[in-house]
Amino acid sequence: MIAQPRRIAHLDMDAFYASVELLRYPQLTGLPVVIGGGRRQHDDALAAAYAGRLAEIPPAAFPRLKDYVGRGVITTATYAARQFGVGSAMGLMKAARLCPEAILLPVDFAEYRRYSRRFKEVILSIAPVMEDRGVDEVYIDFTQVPGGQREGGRVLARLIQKSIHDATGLTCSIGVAPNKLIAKMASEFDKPNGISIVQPGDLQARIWPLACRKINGIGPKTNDRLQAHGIHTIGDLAARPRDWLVAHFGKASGAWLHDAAWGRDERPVVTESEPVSMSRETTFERDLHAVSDKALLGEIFTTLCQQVAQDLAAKGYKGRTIGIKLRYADFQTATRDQTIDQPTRDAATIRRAAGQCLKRVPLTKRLRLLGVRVGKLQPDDGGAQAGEGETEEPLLL
DNA sequence: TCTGGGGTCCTAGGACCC
DNA sequence: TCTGGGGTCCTAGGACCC
Repeated sequence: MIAQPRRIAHLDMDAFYASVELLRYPQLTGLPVVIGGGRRQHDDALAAAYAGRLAEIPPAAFPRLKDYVGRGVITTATYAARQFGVGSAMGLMKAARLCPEAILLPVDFAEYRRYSRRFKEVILSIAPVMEDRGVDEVYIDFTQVPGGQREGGRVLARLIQKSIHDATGLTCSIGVAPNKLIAKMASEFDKPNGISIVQPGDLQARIWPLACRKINGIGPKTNDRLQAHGIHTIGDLAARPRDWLVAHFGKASGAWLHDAAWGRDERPVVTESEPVSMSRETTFERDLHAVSDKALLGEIFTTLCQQVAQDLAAKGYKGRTIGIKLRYADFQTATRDQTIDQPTRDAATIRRAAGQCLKRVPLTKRLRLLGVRVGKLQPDDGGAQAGEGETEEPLLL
């Protein structure tokens, strides 16, 4: 049997959250819509008034971005909204100035997760080697799939695209390439609803002209450092000797940058993985102070511990490292953690350890966020947890 | 007008052990 | 009295991603 060349696909759902919302509210198709922020009274009132007839809500009745007050960011914007310059991770208040009339819908993760499961089931029924990369993205190994090599993967990509659309009404974009790194870039070449095939020989013509930032793993910081050296495109990066990159970016990072620029990536498509940590965090509606808002902070803290405990129980894990995260009003972040002897998933035990962590961090500045994390996870056998059932400790805050 | 929430991985120093 | 290397675990921060 002849070894097949590796063919890896990256599939990215198009404007996923927004597209799922448009299935519920088809009357908003073509309008600027952004998804972000939490559910508010207005949203609930509207949904209640039109229960079971969501598609009949007149577009004019939807809340607008300009009416939003509070903290939050855009998670997704429809293509019509992107025309106004608004996009993912932008603050809602800033977006409101760019496109005040855009419709603002609250994030409904439960619904997106349902669609996520559905499109992934479709993929798995066609190509079984799939790596989950979040709600709206996967890598798929086409190499051994019957027909996976035809037209460089285009035939199989088309089949998957059509099958997902038939099952969900949603569109996606797919890139197929010799490895994950290039496939990830390729899936962006023809968005939305596109397919891009990249062959090994296409590196110079199709990859090198791209900005370094397009490489998955090069973020704003590394990009700035590269720019400072006059490296703007992936071609610029490829032109630097490996030794030079190692000298300026360190042994591991330098070598990785060089490999990435030359399109080298041997990472396998990983079908299963164990979680490393679970956490819950919340940004307050207003900045809180450890002294004057002590009671409120204590309540929030306890709730976060309970939520993490619930998450651990639901997924069947326990963990040994308990940590907190806080973000001050000036956006500075501090973390503290503590490793305990016995792994736990018990809310009171988590609360106690996290409370100890809180004592080790300065609490003079106002806070905007508090988080609780449990790490060093291991599968939970289901037995009783350390501390479980004991009476709750008095609030430490 | 500031900037969500849930993650992973890497680095680097110190403790501690052999 | 001076001086070794590993190796592993823990902790804090930071970069990055979806």
